[in-house]
Amino acid sequence: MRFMTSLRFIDAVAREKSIRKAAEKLAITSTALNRRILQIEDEIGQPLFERLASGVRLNTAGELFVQHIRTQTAELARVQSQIADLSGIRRGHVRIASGADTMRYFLPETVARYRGEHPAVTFDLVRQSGDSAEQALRTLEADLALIFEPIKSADFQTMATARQQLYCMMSANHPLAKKPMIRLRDCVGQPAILPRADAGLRQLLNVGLIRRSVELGTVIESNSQEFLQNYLTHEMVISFQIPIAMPSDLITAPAPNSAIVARPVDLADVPAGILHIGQLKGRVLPVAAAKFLDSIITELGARYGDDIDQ
Amino acid sequence: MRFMTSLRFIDAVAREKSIRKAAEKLAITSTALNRRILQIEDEIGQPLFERLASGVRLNTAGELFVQHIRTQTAELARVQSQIADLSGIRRGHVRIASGADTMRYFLPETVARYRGEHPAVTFDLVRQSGDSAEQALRTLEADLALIFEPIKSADFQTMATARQQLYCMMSANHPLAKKPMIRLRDCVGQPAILPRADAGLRQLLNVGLIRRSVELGTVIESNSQEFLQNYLTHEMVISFQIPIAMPSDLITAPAPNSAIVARPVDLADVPAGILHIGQLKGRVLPVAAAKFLDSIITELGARYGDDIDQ
DNA sequence: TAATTGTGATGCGTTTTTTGCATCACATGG
DNA sequence: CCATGTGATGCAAAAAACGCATCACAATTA
Repeated sequence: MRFMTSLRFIDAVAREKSIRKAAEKLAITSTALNRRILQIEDEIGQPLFERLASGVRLNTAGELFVQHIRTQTAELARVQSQIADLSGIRRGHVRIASGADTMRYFLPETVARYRGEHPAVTFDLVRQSGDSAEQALRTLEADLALIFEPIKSADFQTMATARQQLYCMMSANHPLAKKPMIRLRDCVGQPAILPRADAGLRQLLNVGLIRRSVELGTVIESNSQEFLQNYLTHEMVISFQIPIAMPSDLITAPAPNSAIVARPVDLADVPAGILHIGQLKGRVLPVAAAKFLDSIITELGARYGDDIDQ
Repeated sequence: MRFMTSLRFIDAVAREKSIRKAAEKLAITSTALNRRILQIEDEIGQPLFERLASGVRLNTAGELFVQHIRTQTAELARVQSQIADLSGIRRGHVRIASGADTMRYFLPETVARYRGEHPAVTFDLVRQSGDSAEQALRTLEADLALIFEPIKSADFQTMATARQQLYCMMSANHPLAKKPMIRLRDCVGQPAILPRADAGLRQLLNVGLIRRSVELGTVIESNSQEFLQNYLTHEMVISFQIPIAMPSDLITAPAPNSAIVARPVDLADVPAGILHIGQLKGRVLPVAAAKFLDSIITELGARYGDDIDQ
């Protein structure tokens, strides 16, 4: 969209806080970019940026204007998506911000199914913490966010939730693997590998540990889900996970000789956590994103049935 | 705003339903305008206009896009107004659609007072019927509308109302002028001059006339308020009016030798009509317009006190 | 304190885009 | 069947945007 160029440029400068850096990202010279900004400021009648020695920073007017740019950009995308939908084949682009939990199996499967029906829809999947996922909704960099506990912003509009019971993961020959249900007191002093403190799962677990006065022998912290899961086969340690981050059949139909097993943690010790699927409050999503949200809800319903709320 | 040019052009073509006509209004050649439209259509990926022998017409995609353009334009105006407000002096432009009733005394006085405080705010005052005033809100050609009965559109958001009792107007030496309060039966067969059927006042009066089975001797219909009022001094006829369309002191402090007098019509015969002040539902008004709305409400409160609702 | 580095602004020639004229192709109404 | 109006298009001129080189200024570094 040609007419959005200047606005896009201003947004980029606001994000980079530097004309030269933004120019590089936009693949133009800083001169050209600088001129566009001066021109817009001239048309507005007052500056949008403060000029510092280290770059630029939005002033109050700039904050207002950039907010306007972002909502208009999102609105334009929505209208384009709506127009494209008129021609029968759905087109569009869906941008999702999510924690790692859903990136392993759930989103790949759900996105693949959706793209099977609508190949002209493209996706951006950005893995980030809950806080920054909420932030991405707010700056309109993302259409949808999937966040596992907790929701902090009042701007987050929950469109669906799924209760997720905590599971204890371990090697199949770990002593605890014999129990069908894990109590936290079983885990006292057990060597454990855990996600880092910013993960919702960790916070959920901490509440239970404190309540039951249980301390784990935390040997490793990592924000890599792959590491946490694959390490279980190398050392006799326990880890924790929620169902949506496990292979679909690990709980329902575990392979008889699976190297790793999952055992539910008693809900009396750790209550089920909530996976929130939502968007920016008050926003009207593009067709493609709105329909993909439907797909997510359908998929969650098929998997977790009664544990879903809309 | 340079970056709005193409969008403004498309809006103009949509309104004129002709590229050449729109080009003339925009003071460019039809070729240049045609090219801009082709370019936007190319970027959108599909046409926005149907080409007819007699000009162009929006197709479905075009309707969607033009709606977007209009809301975007209004939003931009709002943001600009907000930014201008930062610098202390209020700037902006307020566009009002209203019937003739308020154009006589109320709006001139209210606008003048507001401009006395904020000289940098400019105004558009378009006199039009209630229906087209609502339409003007919908196409975002107007920020505020003042409509005296009835409101038809669900998109109209009433921000304030003022009850307006019907008054009978006549020459000071008219027989009915002796009565302090007029009953409709007093008017049977009286020669009367009335506003045309599309005016809210006329509809209000008609209801009372039918209810009381009274027929007036309607000698003149006109949509010119000036005519209706000035004619009273030339022939012994009655007319009807609401307070807001009269000089401020005609009721409260009539000049002893005034040529024209106003007498209230009994509320049992004709209930008070409602003057609605409102905007397009869901819209966020520019600062200047929002504050002027406050002025209107304040002014109505000062004049009609308890008859105001917000 | 002086040199260096990084920032946004600006003059000027070049490139790209936009515009206007002339004209075409087509549909409609007399 | 012609006259009139419509939007589309080739081409040259005008306007706008761009990139290079450079300036002025501030912060950091030696």
